[in-house]
Amino acid sequence: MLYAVFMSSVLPPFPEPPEPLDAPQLLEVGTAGGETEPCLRADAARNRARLLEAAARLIAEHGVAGVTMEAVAAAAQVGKGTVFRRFGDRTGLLTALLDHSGRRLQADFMSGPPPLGPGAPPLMRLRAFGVAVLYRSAEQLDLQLAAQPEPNRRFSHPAHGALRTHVTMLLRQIVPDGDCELLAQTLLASLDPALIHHLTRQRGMPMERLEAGWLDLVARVTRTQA
Amino acid sequence: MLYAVFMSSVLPPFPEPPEPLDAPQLLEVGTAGGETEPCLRADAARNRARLLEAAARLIAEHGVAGVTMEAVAAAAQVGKGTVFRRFGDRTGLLTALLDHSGRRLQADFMSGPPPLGPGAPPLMRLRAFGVAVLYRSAEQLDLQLAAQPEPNRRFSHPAHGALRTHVTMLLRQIVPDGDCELLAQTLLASLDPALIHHLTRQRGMPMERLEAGWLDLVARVTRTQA
DNA sequence: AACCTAAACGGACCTCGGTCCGGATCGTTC
DNA sequence: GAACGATCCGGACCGAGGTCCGTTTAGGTT
Repeated sequence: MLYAVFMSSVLPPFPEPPEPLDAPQLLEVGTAGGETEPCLRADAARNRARLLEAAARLIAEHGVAGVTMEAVAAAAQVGKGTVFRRFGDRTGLLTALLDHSGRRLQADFMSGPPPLGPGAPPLMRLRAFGVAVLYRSAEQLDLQLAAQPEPNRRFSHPAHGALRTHVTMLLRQIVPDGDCELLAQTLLASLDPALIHHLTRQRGMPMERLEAGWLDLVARVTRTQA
Repeated sequence: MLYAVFMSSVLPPFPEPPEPLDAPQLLEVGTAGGETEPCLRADAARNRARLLEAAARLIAEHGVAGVTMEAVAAAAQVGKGTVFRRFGDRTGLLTALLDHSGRRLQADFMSGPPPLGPGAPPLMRLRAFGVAVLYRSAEQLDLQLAAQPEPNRRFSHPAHGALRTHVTMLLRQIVPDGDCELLAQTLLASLDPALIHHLTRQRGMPMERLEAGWLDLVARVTRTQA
């Protein structure tokens, strides 16, 4: 499959893990002139796009394992240092590839239509949220797995933070008493791509079972009925 | 701290991840002569012990990060190839260091005294189990984190399998209806060392809160009272 | 005791992620 | 349009994990 991601890639993605280098990107984007959106130098932006495109192509051709930093650099006709300057490390690059769907998911549950977005009762939103995450992860499993940073940073990643905040917020509306932060972490842990991978590919559970499992789990945790 | 681990290390540990090489270890141990316990050649066993000892020393001196395969080999006055032959990879070595406490925990909940071991009601055992795992992980957090294999193998590891089986078994007694396998995975996920690390060290939650969180989670999942 | 084979050993070698810094570029300023 | 400084680029370089294969040795056999 082709991760049609790099199209939106001229604009910087997520906060994107602590830009590794000394604070670059200080110019303003010209079109509107008002936003404080950090912007890259023209050549940098061009290279960024080319790198993402190259990475996506490599994935399509050789799988995630084929995405070597040097290979990506070569495919984009760019120096290796440039890749690291732009994305920090391999995880950063892979994460940038996931950025598109990540942002869409985030937009969906923050301001999209019910049952995912606001408007539906919290419990329903929570149910829908898990299912959405589940299927999104299932689609891009390999990439999700490969993009997983070393254990330390896994949870501090901004994307994870957004999900956590959202789930916590929903939980607070459903079970005002109770340690919602902790419960949120637990719920999210049960949607961990690595776990999904294990359950589906190694233990052969069908997605329907995982989905049912999520609904059941939510019911139990919120002490509502299944 | 010193991981007093390598004392029992002349005997092979856990099933230990798929011994990487072509099936070695075919001799029988001399004392009893009856068991099918795989046994290493004398020199191999000696080197194994020396490697574990060296690794433990390195950890004590320079932290987990100081445990380089080459450093361990050098400290044990052994070739690098030997380290890999014996432990497969870095993860294998680190896992072997955890083996001692892992086995003890396993023995505790499989045949130890209540409330962890058999004899206590399942619900109580489950509660105790989580608390035990929690504190064990907290003690050896660094090592646990470093020993975490790439996402794929995390759940297929035999040690994890043992825990999973146990929790599943307890759950079946408590909530006979319900997808106990899935619930078990979820419960275990909430005890993941990486998560504990994040909650305690990065978000500053005290262990008491995690402990309370576990008890609450168990109560909710089993639909019993807190 | 000599012999023989499976197993273990060692360290050169490869790959890949990540760092560094001299030199090229962009975009601004005057 | 020329000068200038911040930013970026490139690729040599490093360290660590992991592989390979020729050599050595344990330990059973005759």
